[in-house]
Amino acid sequence: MGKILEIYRSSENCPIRTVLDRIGDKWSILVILILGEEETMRFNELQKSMNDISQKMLTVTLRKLESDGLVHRRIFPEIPPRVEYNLTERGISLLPHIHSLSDWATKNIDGIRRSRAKSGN
Amino acid sequence: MGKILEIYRSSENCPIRTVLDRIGDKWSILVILILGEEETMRFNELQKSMNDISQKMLTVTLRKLESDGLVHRRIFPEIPPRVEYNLTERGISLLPHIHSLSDWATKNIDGIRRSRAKSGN
DNA sequence: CTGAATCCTTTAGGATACTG
DNA sequence: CAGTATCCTAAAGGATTCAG
Repeated sequence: MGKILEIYRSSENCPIRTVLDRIGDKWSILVILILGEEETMRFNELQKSMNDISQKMLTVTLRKLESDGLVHRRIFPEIPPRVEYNLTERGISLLPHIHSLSDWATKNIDGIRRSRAKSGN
Repeated sequence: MGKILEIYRSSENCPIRTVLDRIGDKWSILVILILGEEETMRFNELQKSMNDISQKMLTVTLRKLESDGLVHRRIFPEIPPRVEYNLTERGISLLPHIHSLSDWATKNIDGIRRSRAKSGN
């Protein structure tokens, strides 16, 4: 077995597992993609731009992305409050990889759906 | 808002969400990476090559990957039974995208860990 | 050896109400 | 407007037992 797999096997040391544990949730990728297109968005704009995310989950998702240093949160001391979100450099550097995955998904989604249907899924 | 985002917003039509709903679980990526290195493996070999996966979850994971047409399952009619798994062409075509994501994770894991620590995570 | 079936715990996520 | 706090449900995943 290669050295690479020695790393993958340990959930605590494995970079991709450490990262995907966060990004593999229901909303993170979507938030990153949206911020990648729109540059800067307010909390409310983000929520409206996603069909069905709850306010709680948007908050949780943004906090996690922020703590990973992928998203930056800027608070304007105004009333009513105003908070703007944008990708950090690290977040931007992740973007092309998500896009390439997204392209693969778009290309293969029909085949995948056919496979699932055939198997009763 | 761009057309791309119109697609992302709908969880049912969005390819990347449809795909990541499956692949974003705890074990799928790891199985794909391992099969990408080892070509063909038996059920037991796969389980041993992962530190802590339960037998049930390995079965579930492999069934989902199979139903997505990413993994092929070959049964040898022997006693005791023998089942070999390998990536399909579709699975192989996904591999480089996961690797590029994995490379990004490896490069950024230290910074991410520092960010998390700083934020109390 | 490769599972399937069952039960149980943990976690993710949603709904609602409230606040500066 | 941008959250927090609380409660609740659903889904993921683990442990155990059994079977061909």
